[in-house]
Amino acid sequence: MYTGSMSTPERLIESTRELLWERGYVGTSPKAIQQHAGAGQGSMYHHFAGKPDLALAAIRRTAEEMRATAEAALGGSGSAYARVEAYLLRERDVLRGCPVGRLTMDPDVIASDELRAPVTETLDWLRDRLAGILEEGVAQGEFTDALVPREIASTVVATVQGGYVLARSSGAPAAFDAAVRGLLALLGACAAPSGTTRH
Amino acid sequence: MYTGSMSTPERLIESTRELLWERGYVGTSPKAIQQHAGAGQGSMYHHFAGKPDLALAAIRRTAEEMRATAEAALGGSGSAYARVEAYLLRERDVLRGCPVGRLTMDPDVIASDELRAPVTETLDWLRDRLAGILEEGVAQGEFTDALVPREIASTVVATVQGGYVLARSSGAPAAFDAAVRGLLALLGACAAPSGTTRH
DNA sequence: GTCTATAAGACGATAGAC
DNA sequence: GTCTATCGTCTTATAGAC
Repeated sequence: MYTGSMSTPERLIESTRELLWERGYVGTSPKAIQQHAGAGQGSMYHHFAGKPDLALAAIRRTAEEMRATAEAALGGSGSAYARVEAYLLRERDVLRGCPVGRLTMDPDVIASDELRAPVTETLDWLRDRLAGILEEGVAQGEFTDALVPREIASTVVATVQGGYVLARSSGAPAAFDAAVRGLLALLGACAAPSGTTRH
Repeated sequence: MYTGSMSTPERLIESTRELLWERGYVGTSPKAIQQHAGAGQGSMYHHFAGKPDLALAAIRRTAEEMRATAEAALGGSGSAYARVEAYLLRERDVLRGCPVGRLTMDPDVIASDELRAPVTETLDWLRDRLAGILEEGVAQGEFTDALVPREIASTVVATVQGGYVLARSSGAPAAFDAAVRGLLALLGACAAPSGTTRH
């Protein structure tokens, strides 16, 4: 599957990332990884201690990538609403689900402190990042101060994660979009009463 | 594990339900089911055609149960907001996740039209049920008619499903509660401007 | 670094005795 | 209806040659 110029460890990590995304940890075997990476067994066990070790490298990279992608949308210069909107409406491979969030449904990942850590850190970071932005929005009078930024941030992250569930259940990205539109409508209605800010 | 008065098929189905909830379809083996049910292999294959057949029976029952539980909260007699609130705040085994929603992350379930059908039907039913309630709320002036009931309903279901993800990621139910409180705050702020309805 | 060989056990199912 | 035996394959490695 990978025949390019990547090194063997690199191909193994990238293959693991894809298989973890598609089939989860329990559903991904070392053999499948090796075949996807075009590497032999000896090769894999030379570079990595085993399945958990390789998975950890893959999960860490996926988590890092997700933070970077989110930051690209959240770090803009518009209003708080605009930045949250940019995050919610950014392009997504909706039917594949969230490569980080889906790991929370993997019993072996949740059971391992090491494997779970990157997942926890990433979702915590995302919620905190959103909370900070929403707090700015409240401070600048963009939203009513009846809003608790940290709670709304949790709602935003949850809606995205749950949107993936709805999309995969129905087999169509539209279900994700509907949930996001609903959330944006609710957020829009929370503009401070005296708000002069235009979304 | 089950030594009570249940029949063998019954014990097999209940065991499958629990294991499916905990480990998903891919992570649940016939052997594990048999041991949990206290039944031999021959016994299992006598009553069910195989793993998919048994899983289908288990998933159907779980889906049915989830609809009944949701209806118990949604079918109340209060305002639309109160009924949605009752649904959101109902007791949940948060850290175990949603026994129906989690199946959407199972590649083998999604790949099978038969196994996926109960999942799709249940989440669709839930969204439609919520949409109907929200529509009543809008019609009675409880919510501003800027709300699109079907979209808000999607947001509600997504927040719950995503709330499970956040809770399992952090290892604590509090993350679920935060997302729900955020959503209720947003919904509360959407009371129609002329609204006399008290939540 | 990569390969093949080997291993002990799990997986999903079938066969046939009781 | 339930049991044990067996099957071919996959899983997650380890060993050792090249």
